[in-house]
Amino acid sequence: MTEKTFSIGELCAEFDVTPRTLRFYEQRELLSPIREGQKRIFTARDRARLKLILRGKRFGFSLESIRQWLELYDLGDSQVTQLTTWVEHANLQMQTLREQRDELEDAMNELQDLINYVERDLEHRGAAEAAE
Amino acid sequence: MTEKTFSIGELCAEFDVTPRTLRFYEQRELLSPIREGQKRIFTARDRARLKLILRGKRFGFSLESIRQWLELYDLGDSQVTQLTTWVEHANLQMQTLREQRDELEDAMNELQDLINYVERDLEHRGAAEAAE
DNA sequence: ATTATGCTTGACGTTAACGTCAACGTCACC
DNA sequence: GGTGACGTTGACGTTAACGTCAAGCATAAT
Repeated sequence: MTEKTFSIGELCAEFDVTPRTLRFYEQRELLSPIREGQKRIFTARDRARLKLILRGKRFGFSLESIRQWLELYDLGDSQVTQLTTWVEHANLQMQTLREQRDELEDAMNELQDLINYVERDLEHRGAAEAAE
Repeated sequence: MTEKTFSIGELCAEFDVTPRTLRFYEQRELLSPIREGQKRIFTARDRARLKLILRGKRFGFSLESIRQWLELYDLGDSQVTQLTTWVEHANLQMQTLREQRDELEDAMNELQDLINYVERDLEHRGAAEAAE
């Protein structure tokens, strides 16, 4: 099963980023494309990682912290000890995500309360207008 | 009811930011402290906005986009028309937050699946060890 | 053979969000 | 009346995350 690969241009088109960006991610060791001659060949793994990178960015994470939790996604044929510490790291990351989600929901609740308040106010004004 | 006010140092201490940061936020019109002589006096409103700013930053929003959705939080004695467009903007913001939360939950689910998989693997290995 | 297309490596520029430093004001306190 | 503590305004420095050339290679089409 020869895995599907991608040129830099293909990935750029698919994810709407520039070549400069992918080369930058490579330099920062977030991606590791193979070389064919001097051209970069991106594997399915690179593609999967790129997805994670871009999502991480949308969460407001730095490239460096993204790089670290990318490591979680390629555990090789590890020993039990390593897998155990892996689980610990993964749980820490889960906690980070959980906190951010909770904060988001707090923000959503506050804003929704405000919206509800204003909408009730609008209804009230509407009623007052209708009574004139 | 004389509202509580804060010096720049007080706010810095409370939220663990530097004076430079607060002056920068003022310049970008995220905060608008009063002047007493040449000193800045921050009001309760400034403090509340600072909270929102820092939370927005943790979500990965830019100062500029934070500035815009801060406007949602001080609706004065507006007309009905303005309140109506306010509600529209607020709902857009809600949608943005919702999307980010959903993406976060996707990420959490993926990672949790991975964790579960590894933990089952660990259990299995444990069982194999015990059988030796 | 040359034109176009896609890719490469430098190297320097840019933007956001501050940090850092210098020079100064001002008030309280010893 | 000096000496801190706290505040001020510039002005320049810094870091992350790219953007933007410039110059060149490789291959495919005209």
